[in-house]
Amino acid sequence: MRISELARTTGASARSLRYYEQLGFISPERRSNGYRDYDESAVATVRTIKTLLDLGLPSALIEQILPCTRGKKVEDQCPAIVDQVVALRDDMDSRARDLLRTRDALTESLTRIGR
DNA sequence: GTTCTTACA
DNA sequence: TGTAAGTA
Repeated sequence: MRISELARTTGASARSLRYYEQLGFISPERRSNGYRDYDESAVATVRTIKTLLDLGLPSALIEQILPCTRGKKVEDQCPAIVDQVVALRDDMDSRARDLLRTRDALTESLTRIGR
């Protein structure tokens, strides 16, 4: 299928689809006229990409996860992925604490000037 | 008319 | 990411 159709069925813009290709997430064939030609599997792949991106996973990690999404459980095919997700979660925790600390310091300062 | 690449906001 | 420009 052409890019507009894949865009319609996945909800991703044609712009994003080309970007995903740049990142190496998808590799569509090319028609004689130069148009990209996506196979049915691209639909599922793009949906996975969108989901992972929404979850905030870095593209570098998504790149490693995609090849493991063929079967059912990613953790069965690529155990190493789990460790990276745990690391990501812990990092999020760390950043959240820092943000909270900064927010409290800000509130403290603001309180002193009556705001 | 649709898509492509490149580039700018 | 969206959009504009100039093509094929």
